[in-house]
Amino acid sequence: MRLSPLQQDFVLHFGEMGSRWGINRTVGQIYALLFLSDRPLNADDIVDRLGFSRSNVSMGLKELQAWNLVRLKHLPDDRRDYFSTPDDLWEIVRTLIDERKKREIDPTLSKLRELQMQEPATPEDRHAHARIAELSRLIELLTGWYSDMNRLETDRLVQLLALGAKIQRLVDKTESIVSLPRRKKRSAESSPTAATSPDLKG
Amino acid sequence: MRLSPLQQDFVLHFGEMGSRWGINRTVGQIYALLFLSDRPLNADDIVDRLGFSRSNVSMGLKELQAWNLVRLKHLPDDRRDYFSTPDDLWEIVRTLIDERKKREIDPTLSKLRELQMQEPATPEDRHAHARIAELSRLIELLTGWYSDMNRLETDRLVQLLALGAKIQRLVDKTESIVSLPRRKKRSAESSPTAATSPDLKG
DNA sequence: GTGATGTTTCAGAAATTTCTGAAATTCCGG
DNA sequence: CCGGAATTTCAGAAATTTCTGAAACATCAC
Repeated sequence: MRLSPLQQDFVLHFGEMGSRWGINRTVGQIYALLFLSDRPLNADDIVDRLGFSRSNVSMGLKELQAWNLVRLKHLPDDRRDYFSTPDDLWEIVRTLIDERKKREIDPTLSKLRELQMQEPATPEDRHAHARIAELSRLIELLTGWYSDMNRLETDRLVQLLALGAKIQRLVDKTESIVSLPRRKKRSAESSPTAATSPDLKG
Repeated sequence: MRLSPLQQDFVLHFGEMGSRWGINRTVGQIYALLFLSDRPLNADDIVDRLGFSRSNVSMGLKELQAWNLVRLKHLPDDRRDYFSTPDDLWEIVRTLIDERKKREIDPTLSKLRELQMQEPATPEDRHAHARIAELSRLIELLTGWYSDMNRLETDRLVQLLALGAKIQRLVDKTESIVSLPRRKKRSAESSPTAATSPDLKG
């Protein structure tokens, strides 16, 4: 690996973390390299710098493309494929979350919906059925909120994030003015998504 | 596997998804079983229902405990360990996010901070250094927001989630009334993503 | 067409992770 | 102490994933 200590350290870390992030070491390192690079790199550049086999790099790039995490570019008078990561980090965060949601949440949500079609037979099943329904509702609330947030422009998003919990005060204040109905503490039984509004659906 | 079709389907799905969630199939299935169960189960119950080896179940339970995802219980006149998942799904979501953050984000954040100590030598390194700093700031914003949200009571949290993007309107309104200082971006301080970049081609 | 250049596929090798059975350990009541 | 029930550990087997080199494929300039 022929990289500056800074880059090498970063690249190796991303490799290590790769497995926790659901990608493999190679892919993590390739991504890290592209992320730091100040210009697009082609497959052979990557082979040179990381020392993987050509085919492994090819596979890795393919996987990164499947994740929408890299951009394919072409330079004039050069027909090799060059790759880069978006300059805008927020774009990266958005794709990352989108793709993870797609792979890790959506399949489960549809499975849960499917399972709710089954009528529970035994008392044990009745409990399981209720549990599944509750989980399903919860995930719907979360993904609905996410898709809502995802529609905001980045500036607005940053604004909200920076507010943090202070946002709560705004809600309270507005509540006291407009007097929105405020639910009582007894929330254990009532479904956590009782207040879902129509446009929240995914 | 001796389970009702409903439970079996759910358990198998969680097993499949396990790998995407960074746990293995066994662990996923054990968790799913406990999640659906209307009473705590001991290791042998799990062996009976899922057909894994005793030691595998033991390992799986240990991992689930490391993730804080199961509760250890004891029944009177029985010294076996019984396990269950919290009744409150929000508690589950919170631990899930906490633990994933701990494993997937925190180590990277400290690595990034560490790397920022290094002074960049080459021009290439200068770019890498800037990129790392930017990433670091972004993650700090996100984790800061998260820890803020995490402090809210569940009721409040649900309230905010249900509001979704409508929250933005509140912010705008309050801004226009109270005239909160809306920052102009002139220093590097203003926003971690202030570095607006030229549009990227497809 | 041909040759030069670049990319992808794929079967098997290498590495890693998961799973098991047997042995070791812990815990408890006498 | 002992006996026995419950749990954990651990070395190796089994399964899965990752990685490689060689061959196949694609595209372009001539």
